[in-house]
Amino acid sequence: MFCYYLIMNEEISNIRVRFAPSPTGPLHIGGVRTALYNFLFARKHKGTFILRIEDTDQKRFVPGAEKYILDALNWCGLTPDEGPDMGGEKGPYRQSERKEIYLSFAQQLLESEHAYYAFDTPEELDEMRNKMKASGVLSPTYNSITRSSMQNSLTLGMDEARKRIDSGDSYVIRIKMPRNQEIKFNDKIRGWVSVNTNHIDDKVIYKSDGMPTYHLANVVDDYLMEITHVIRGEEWLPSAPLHVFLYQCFGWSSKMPVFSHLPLILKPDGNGKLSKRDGDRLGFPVFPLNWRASDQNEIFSGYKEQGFYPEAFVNMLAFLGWNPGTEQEIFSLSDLISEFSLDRVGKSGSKYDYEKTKWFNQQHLRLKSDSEIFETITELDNSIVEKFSREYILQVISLVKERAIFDLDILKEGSCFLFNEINFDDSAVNKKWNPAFIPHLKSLSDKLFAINEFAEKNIERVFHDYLQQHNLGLGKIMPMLRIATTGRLAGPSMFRSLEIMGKEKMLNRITEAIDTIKNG
RNA sequence: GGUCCCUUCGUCUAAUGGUUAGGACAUCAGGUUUUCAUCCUGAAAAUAGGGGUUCGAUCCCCCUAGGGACUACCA
Repeated sequence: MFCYYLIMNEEISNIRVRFAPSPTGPLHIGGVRTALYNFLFARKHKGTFILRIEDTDQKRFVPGAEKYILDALNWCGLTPDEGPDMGGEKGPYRQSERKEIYLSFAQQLLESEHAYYAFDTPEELDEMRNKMKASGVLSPTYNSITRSSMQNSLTLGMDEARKRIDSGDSYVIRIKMPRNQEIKFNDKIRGWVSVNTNHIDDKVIYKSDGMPTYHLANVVDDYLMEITHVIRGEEWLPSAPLHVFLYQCFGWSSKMPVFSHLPLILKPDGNGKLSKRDGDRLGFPVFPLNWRASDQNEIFSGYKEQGFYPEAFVNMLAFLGWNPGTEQEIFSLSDLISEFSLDRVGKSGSKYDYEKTKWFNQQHLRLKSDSEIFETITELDNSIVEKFSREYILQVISLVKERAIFDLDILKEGSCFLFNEINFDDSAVNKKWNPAFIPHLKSLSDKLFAINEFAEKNIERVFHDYLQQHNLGLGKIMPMLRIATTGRLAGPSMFRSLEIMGKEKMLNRITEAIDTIKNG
């Protein structure tokens, strides 16, 4: 009985998903969302979340990109179960380290006549395409028609092809797409998708540099790594039929993963896929973490450095294309895990909304306790703990919390409490500082200073009594009191502010304000 | 151009044949507040168009329009 219970409890499903970025640059929010959905799906079903680095294109390799990917994933809390750094049974997890594997699979396709050698140079390919365009073909491709007039093992014969290979000619291996065949697959998000092979070209699956292309590597690795569900961006939808065909060629149809093609994240203005440059153009980050390209000084800003909480960032991302079907919008990562379902992922692209992202951060900030915020703001500025007690800082946090979207706002909004020097805001002074009322401000401050128990309620009472006695309007003296004690015209409750700051500081600041503003 | 995918308020979306088409962000108005912010209340705001199927279509089918992705020895 005990054993049975244990087994039930530790049972893990065999669901395996992978996030497969290529290290050609920093991961942008679309990529992070893909990783998130994979992660959520894996966790929800007690499956395995795998990171696989698709670095088959050596020309586009960017140093630091892989580390960035892992750092970004970790910051979001999306740590892979298997991957290049954490290992796993189905490794290695970098395609460049799996190089030898692919050739034998390409050869398998050659032997079954699903693929062939091709010797056409890039120049010859260009020429072919140009010629065809000139003769009215709108989208020339290397396909079942054109391959018969190109240099390949189909036209040359296998013996001749081998000779050329042996003599050192460079070659690629292309898939031999059959004529007029429907390829269908059932996408979890889109339903049945069907394409005729006449519209698919003879894609290169093995490059002349000895590396596979994405298509081959991806299918082979998904098979070898026993991936059960492929969750990726919609940009892969057009090549999915090729991948399905590859499974068929290998005889792996029964092991074919379930495909889910995610809708794209679109630019907030106009249309099109959100891209690298949109962020700085429109004033928001498109990357999770700051990224500096090694060859240039340009820095692309990241959500982390802008002060976003990873949980808010992840919450926002989850809602770009998915919703729980209830009216709840604020979710922690573990809430998302229990609620997530591919069935509730939409089909259409979503425009990114930075305002709503900030709102998510504000909501998550409010969920945090004052002492959690204490931890983060003292990380931001350690000097405050040297100057003030924890108790005092906690009071300031609770006072200004509702005014903040980011942790940094707490520091800004609370600056008059947390830093000894205050700056008098010029426009506030110009607007409301009336020297004629300085005598009143002075005697009011004496009255306030004389309060025994310097607490909000008492301060308020004394303040109002003073106004009444001298027949003064609130609008005359209150703004001056606020400017003198906080430097600004806007802020949280005046009386509570004074209580927290204490009567000594209040008096000093009023005196100082009267001096400096008069003289300034 | 071709292939494939998509189409509900400005934006993210709910409602899978019967709802006054719901919520959130943003916007606007009122209230609370010394102020700004918060908060509360309210307003404005959508089924792309046209045909079917049906007693009844946001929902199913077709066409049109619009948008997007892909169209490399890139992923």
